[in-house]
Amino acid sequence: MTAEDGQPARVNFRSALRAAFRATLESLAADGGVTISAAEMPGLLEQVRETADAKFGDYSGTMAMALAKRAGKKPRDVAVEIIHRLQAAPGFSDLFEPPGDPVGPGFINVRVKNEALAAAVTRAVADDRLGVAAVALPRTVVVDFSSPNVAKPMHVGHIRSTVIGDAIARILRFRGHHVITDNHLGDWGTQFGMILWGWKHCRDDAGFAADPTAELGRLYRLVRKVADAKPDELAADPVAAALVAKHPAAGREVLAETAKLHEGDPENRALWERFMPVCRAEIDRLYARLHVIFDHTLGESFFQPMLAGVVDDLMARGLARESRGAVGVFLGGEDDPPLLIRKADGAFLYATTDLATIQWRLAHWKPDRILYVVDHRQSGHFEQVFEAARRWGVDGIAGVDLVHVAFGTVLGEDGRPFKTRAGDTVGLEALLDEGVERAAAIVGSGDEGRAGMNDDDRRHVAETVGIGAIKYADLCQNRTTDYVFSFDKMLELKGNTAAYMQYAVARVEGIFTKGGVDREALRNARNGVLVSDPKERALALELLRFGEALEDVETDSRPNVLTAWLYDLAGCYSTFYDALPVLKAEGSERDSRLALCDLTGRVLRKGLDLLGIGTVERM
RNA sequence: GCACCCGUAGCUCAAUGGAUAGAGCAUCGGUCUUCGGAACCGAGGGUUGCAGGUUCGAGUCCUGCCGGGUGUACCA
Repeated sequence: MTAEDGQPARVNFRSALRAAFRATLESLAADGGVTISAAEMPGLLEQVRETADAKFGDYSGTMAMALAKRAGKKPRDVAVEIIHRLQAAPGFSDLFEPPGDPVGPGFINVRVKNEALAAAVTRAVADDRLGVAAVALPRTVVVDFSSPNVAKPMHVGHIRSTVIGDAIARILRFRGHHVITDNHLGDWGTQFGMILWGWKHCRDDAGFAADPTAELGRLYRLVRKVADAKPDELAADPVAAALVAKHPAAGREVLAETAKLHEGDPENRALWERFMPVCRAEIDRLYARLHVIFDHTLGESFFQPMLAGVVDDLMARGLARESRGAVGVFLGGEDDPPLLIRKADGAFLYATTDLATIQWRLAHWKPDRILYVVDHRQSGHFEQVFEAARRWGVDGIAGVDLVHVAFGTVLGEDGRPFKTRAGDTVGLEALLDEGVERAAAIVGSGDEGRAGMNDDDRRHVAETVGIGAIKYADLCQNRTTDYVFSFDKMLELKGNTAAYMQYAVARVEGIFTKGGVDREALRNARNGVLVSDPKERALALELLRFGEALEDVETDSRPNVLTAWLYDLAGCYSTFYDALPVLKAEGSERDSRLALCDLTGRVLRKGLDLLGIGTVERM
C-alpha cells in the first residue's frame, strides 16, 4: 500500500477503524443479524471515536447498544458478534490489536498496535503533510468573511469574522478542498449615503487633506447620529444636535443620497470613486498586519448592475410583489415579515445584493458549499435569503450547501458589549496596538529568550505574540457563544493561550539549537520511531490525530476543535519531555525521541499556521 | 407578542446521545543537582437554571417554566 510519492500510505486510525466497522456492520446486516439502512450507516460509524479515558484503549465503538433492541438481542451479545466479525475485516488486524470482551453495557474498545503506531509516526516524520492525508473528495467551498463597511473604520466587531473565516479557509485548503475566499465589502449601502450627505453639509477640507480616512470616519459617526436623532445621543453631542436642528429631514436626505448613488447620479458617483481608494487603503493595511489575504474582494458595488434584474425576475416569477410601496419576497404567512429587496424610494437592500451574489457565485465558481462567517444577529436574514434563493431556483442551487457560520458578540470584562470608557466601539487598530504593547512587556523576559535578542527581534516577537493572542483567544472558544475580551487572560503564559502554544514551539526549537541536531537528516534517516514508553506512545498517538482534529473542525466549522487538540498535544509533549531524556538519551532511543520532538514542533507550528497565528524561534 | 441563541466549579471557558462532566486562573500540597521551571505530578471545589419526558444511557434531544442576550418591513 503506497501513495503516489512512493511512501507508505498516510494512516488515519479513526478512518481506518470506521472502514473496518462499516465492513463488519454490512456483513452483519447481509447475514440477517440486524437491518441497517444505507442512510443510517454514517451515523453508526460516527459512534467510532476516541475513548474518553486511555484505560479503555484508544478508540471505542458504541453502536452495539443502539442496535441491540431492533435485533432483539442483548447489547453485549451484539457487541460480541461485532467483535468477532471486526477481527476478520480487511486491514483491521494490521493496525489494531484483537479487541477483548465488550465492556459494561456493550462498549467495544480497540487499541492501536504499537508496530502500526510506530510505522505511522515514522512515516509522518518524513512527510511534508505531517501524516495528514488529503480528503478523498475535494469540494469547492466559498468562504465569505470579514465584509466590513468600508465607510467606517474597522472595529472590534470585525475581528471575529475575519479571524474565524481566515482560519476555516486555511484549514479547508490544507484538507485538500478548493477554497475561494471572498471579502464581500459593504461599499454601496446607506453608510455611503451618510458620508455623501456629510461631505455636502459639514466636511472639513483641511481635515480630509491631512487624513482622509479620519475625516470620512468622523463624517460617518456624526451623520449617523444626525440621521438617527436619538435624544440621548444628541444630548451628549452638541455638534450633532445643532445639525439636527438645522436639518430636521437629514434621515430622509441620507437615504436620498444613497438612492442617487444607486441611480448613477454623476456627482455622487464621482465622490464614491474618490472615497473608495481611501477606504480600501485603510482596511488593506489592517489585513496586512493580520496576514489575511483574500482571493477576491467583490463588494456590494460589484453586484449593483445585477440588482434590478434580480427584482424583476423575482416579480415576474410571482415570488416577489409590492407591499407598502416596497418590494418583498413573501416566504411565510401574511403576518411574517417579507424579505425586502427594494425600498419604497427605489433603492436596493443588502438582501437584493445577497441574492445576486449567490446567483453570481453559482454561475462563476460552481461551489459545493458557501460559508457565511457573519455574526449571529443576522441568522434571521440568512434564513430568509437562503430560502428565497432556493425558491427562486437559481441554476445550481439544488446542489449547494448554504451555511451561516454564526458567532457571538465580543463583550468587555463588565459583560456588556466591548466599548471604550467613553462608550465608543473600539477601533481594530488600537486593539492590535494594545495587544502588541502588552506582549512586549512580557516577551523576552526568560533567560533563554533574553539572550541575544535585539530591538528588532523583540518588536517582531511582540507583534507575533500580541496579534496571536488576540486571534487565539477568539478561535479557542466555541464560536456560537459571546466571549469576554480580556488582554490579561489572553496573554497568560499558561493555559490554553497563544503565548503558551508559541512557547511550546520555541522550546522544541531550543532543543535542536542546543543539541546542534540536523533536522533534515533526522527526517530523511527514516529510522524507526520507538513507542515503548507509555509517554512516547501517548505523544505519538496524539500527533497522528492531527488529521482527525482537522476533519472535526470542518464538520461544524469550529476552529476551537483545533485549538483544544493543539493544547492537548502540547500537554502530551510536556509530560513526555519532562519525564524522558532526549538529548541525553543515546543511540536509536535518542534519534527516536528527537524525531518525536521534531514532528511535535512542526505539527504545533502547522496547527498555529492554520489558525493564522505565527510562531518565533525564541521568545 | 413571536422567533432564534445562551444558562456548566468562586472566575473565564470545554465537553460529535456514551463510561467517573473536563481545562486554565485563583486556593492548597508535592517533584527537581533545570536537555528552555514560562515545567511536571496531585488535592479540594458541581443537584450542568428549575420541573417533567424520550432513551440501555441526557450537559447534549423533546415539552413547560425561570433568568439573560439577539432579531423581528424598507441600515448592513
